Amino acid sequence: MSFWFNTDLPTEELAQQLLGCLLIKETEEGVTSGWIVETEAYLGEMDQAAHSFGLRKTPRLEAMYQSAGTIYIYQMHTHTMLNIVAKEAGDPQGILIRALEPHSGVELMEQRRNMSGLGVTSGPGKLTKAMGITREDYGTSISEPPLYLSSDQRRIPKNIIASPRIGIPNKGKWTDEPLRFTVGGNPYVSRKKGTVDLDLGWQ
DNA sequence: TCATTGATGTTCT
DNA sequence: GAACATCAATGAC
Repeated sequence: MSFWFNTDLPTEELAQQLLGCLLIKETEEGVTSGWIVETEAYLGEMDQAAHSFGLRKTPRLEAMYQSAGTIYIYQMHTHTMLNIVAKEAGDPQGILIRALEPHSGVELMEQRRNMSGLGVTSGPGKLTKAMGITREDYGTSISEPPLYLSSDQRRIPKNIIASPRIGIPNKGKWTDEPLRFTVGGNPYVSRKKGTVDLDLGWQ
């Protein structure tokens, strides 16, 4: 099976390659999918902002120590976050999926979010609710249903914008490190600033 | 067992 | 732009 990730690449490069991949979630209610337009890299052992900083290992972090492509789910403030493990087993680096451009199942996503428009998937907690992603998906593989990536329908970003990560103050240089990657000009990016391109930033 | 703390989102000003 | 809702994981005891 051909797949997107290559554990020889640095996590921050994998995070950029994820932009434009189609994420698909199958549920009993229906299938939803969307293109990834925003990611953040978490560099594990050396990254003070990562849960796995210093190779800390707790039951919650179990999936981070699995092999690349394992799904790590984290919940806070009643919100669920979706991460994908980026390196081989024992090297707890991961990529946070922060925003999607909806593709199919849009009505179902709007129904789950009880709203329509750009706000449906423009944030890490929002997209998981829109797609019905829960801790049930914890530890499963990103290459197998019900939650998986498609490389068939992938889009290529025209520009990739790097910027500091969101919501991690007081972490020294890691607060300012440009490990957040977005599709330039795409309106579904969270905390968007700047203009929106007519082609939404895709090639 | 209990207190603290967020990789956030919504709402109000 | 700032407050707060709201809860599970974590770590101290």
